[in-house]
Amino acid sequence: MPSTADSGRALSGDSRLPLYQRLADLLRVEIQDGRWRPGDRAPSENELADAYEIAPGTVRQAIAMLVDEGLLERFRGRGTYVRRPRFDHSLFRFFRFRQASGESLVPEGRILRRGVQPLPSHVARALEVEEGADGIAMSRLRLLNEQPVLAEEIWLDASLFAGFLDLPVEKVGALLYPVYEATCGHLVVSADEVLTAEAASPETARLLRIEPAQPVIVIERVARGFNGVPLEWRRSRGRADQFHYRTEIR
Amino acid sequence: MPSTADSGRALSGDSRLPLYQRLADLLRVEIQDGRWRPGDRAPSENELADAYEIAPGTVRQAIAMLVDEGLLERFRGRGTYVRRPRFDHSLFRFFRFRQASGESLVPEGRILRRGVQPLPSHVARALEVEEGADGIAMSRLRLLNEQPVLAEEIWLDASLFAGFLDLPVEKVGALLYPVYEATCGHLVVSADEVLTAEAASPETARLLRIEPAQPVIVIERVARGFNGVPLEWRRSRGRADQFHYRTEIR
DNA sequence: CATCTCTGATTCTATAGAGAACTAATGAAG
DNA sequence: CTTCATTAGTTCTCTATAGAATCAGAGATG
Repeated sequence: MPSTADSGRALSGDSRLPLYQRLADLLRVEIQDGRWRPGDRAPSENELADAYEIAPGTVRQAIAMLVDEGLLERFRGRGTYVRRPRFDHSLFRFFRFRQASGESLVPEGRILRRGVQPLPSHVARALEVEEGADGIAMSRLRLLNEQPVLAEEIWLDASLFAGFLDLPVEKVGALLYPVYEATCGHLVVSADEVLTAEAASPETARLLRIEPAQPVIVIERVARGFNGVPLEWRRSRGRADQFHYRTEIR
Repeated sequence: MPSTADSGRALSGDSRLPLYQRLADLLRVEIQDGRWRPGDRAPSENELADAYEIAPGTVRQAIAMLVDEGLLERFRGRGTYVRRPRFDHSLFRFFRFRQASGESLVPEGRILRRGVQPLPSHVARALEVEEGADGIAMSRLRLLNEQPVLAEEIWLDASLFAGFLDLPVEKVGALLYPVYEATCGHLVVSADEVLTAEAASPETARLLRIEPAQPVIVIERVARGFNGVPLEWRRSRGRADQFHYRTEIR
């Protein structure tokens, strides 16, 4: 749990910046460096106001910034908490598989292959490790009602995820990130994704049970932990005819 | 220009809601019904505070809501203005055509065909007019350095856009929405888009100068005016290998 | 055991006001 | 004509305070 801040500590940082900015910067570092962990309760507005000797309204403004950055969550009457990101909804915000609509199902995950190999150079770059370092490679199929919906290629830095190899693949459930946390203590807190499309390779077509050269959606993701450290590189491919992404402009 | 609000008018609406909510609702209606038009300057914070007899801080909170809804824009020292949406950047946030990177060019638009026909039923539904009504159909090619990058199919409600037919197609420039405003007074203020991918039809392949059955990205857009009235339906197709969409999660 | 009531903690709403920072326009000085 | 200083108007920052609304838990009541 985050400790109450020192009493009377002056806010550091560039004094040309407004107070609420400097406070937000300070709290953001607490979260991103993992001293305040997801689920933890933050000090109350009044505690922070007293600790840093600023008005409660100014504290509120700082916290508001972090709330709409998605780092904190406020509950009236209960307190302010460090937000725990939920990734099972992120990717599947995009993919709406044409099943009985409405329900947001999490597809089953089936690991087809897992082993240690040198990281391909583009993955090494994304994970910010030196070329040729060992990685854990996985091939994973995700299914909904026995129908394959996504074919995934996943790479981990072997030096960070040693414990993960001890877990038999049959024990791994539908979601990987909770497993990473349980076996290796690495918590995924953010991710970058890039979406493209391509024609299915024979291999991909076989896995997804479609004709080769049919269009597939490709999503490349780098999942990151505290401080933005890259933890996992992943490329997911799904049938384009089951994909649509809706957006609203201004 | 928006007139200064009546002096001393009490805020209507559900009195269980907070004041700043009710003020925001009221101002939002002004904008969405077109009484405050894009580019107009809104009354100053103090004017609003005086007019509705609430504290300036409360007015600020209401305006803040509308600002991050994208309806208003604040300029310190200058005032608060109704935001004018910029669509030339929206679609091309997605497509990063592999030209000399960096610059955000607006592709040239070339209208290949324009005529009056009954609206297809799915378009009529999207535009919220009765089946069988007349529409203006356009086929349009967008090019960058003489290379075709997007093939567009565009439909308008003929009863709303009569004046648009008088303008010769050669006079229409790279952007359509300013032309709509100039010829018919319809201002596009928001849009919904749905992104999918498919295999190129022979027709699309010919226009984009790619092989048939190569993957293409498809973006369907409904552009709307004040009050959410649908104005234009558009389907744009571009080569998938020149497309990527980047997003960040939490 | 279940239900209600109270209490303390917390966020939320709203007010009032002072000064800082910035902008655009005006007028003076060169 | 150009440049600089002034001024009025505007948003932004920050303080201080009071009460409302909500929540979790403790305790009383049935």
